[in-house]
Amino acid sequence: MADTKRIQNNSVMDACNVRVVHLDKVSNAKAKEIPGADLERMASTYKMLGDPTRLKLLLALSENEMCVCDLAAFTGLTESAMSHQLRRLKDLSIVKRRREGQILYYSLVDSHVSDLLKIGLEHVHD
Amino acid sequence: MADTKRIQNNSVMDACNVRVVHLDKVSNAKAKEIPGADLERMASTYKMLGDPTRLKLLLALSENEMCVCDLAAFTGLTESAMSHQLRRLKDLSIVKRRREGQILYYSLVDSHVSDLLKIGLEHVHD
DNA sequence: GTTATATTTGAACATATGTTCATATACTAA
DNA sequence: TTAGTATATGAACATATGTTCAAATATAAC
Repeated sequence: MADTKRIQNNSVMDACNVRVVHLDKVSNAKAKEIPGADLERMASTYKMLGDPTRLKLLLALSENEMCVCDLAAFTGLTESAMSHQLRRLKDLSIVKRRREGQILYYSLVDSHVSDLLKIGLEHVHD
Repeated sequence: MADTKRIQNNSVMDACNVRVVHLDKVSNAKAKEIPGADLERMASTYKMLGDPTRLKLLLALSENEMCVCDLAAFTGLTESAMSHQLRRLKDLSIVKRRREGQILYYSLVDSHVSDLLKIGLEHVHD
């Protein structure tokens, strides 16, 4: 605990002027801290579920694979806007696609997102 | 299926110019559709997990209740910024607080968010 | 009362986000 | 090849978001 200065009661002020009341709790949190890259990855997945329109399309995909124009019709988005969203989801490996002629069918890559959706649905009416 | 016009193969163009390739899939999705308000509520919860800093603070709270200034120290946010975030989380009933003297201790309201975090952590290294 | 600590609040600001529009590409059928 | 359908892409735009800063409030100690 070098470079710390007690200021009152339990409060401590460290070398870079960060106020800390419970050094034990902060240290404990730091010890269990997740690597920054993992944190970013996790956050970006949650973020994809954090938009009502995208949530709606993902809920639909958790039931059935669907093509761009059906997803657009279902959500009320333009096909262009839907395509943009699907690209982001594909870039994050949340969604995959298969081609059948002119039509691209999108579906969820794995159970990750459906698991998250399931928990969300269980708690909607809390 | 009134007000629809076949244009080629299976494609259909309805009265308000929405292109639909698989009416069955769209209808099925519509049938299982979630009320708009529920969708918004679900999305706003996920959205709270969708920011790296907020995710970090929520992961910390899932281990231990913590006060504003400790959370600020842990995440690297200013105490003001942390307070703003905690207010949003409180407004969404994700977080609650108890006072002990001058200090406010924040903690998760229920298992909803910890369940979501657990699933997220299980899939980080996919 | 005054002073110090812990937290909150509102306005301002820069950046991120979701959508639109116009255009490009990919595939199919004639 | 030409025309039609399905999807993708990039730039532009308005709105949302997260942070900062200055100032306010709440509790405690003196």
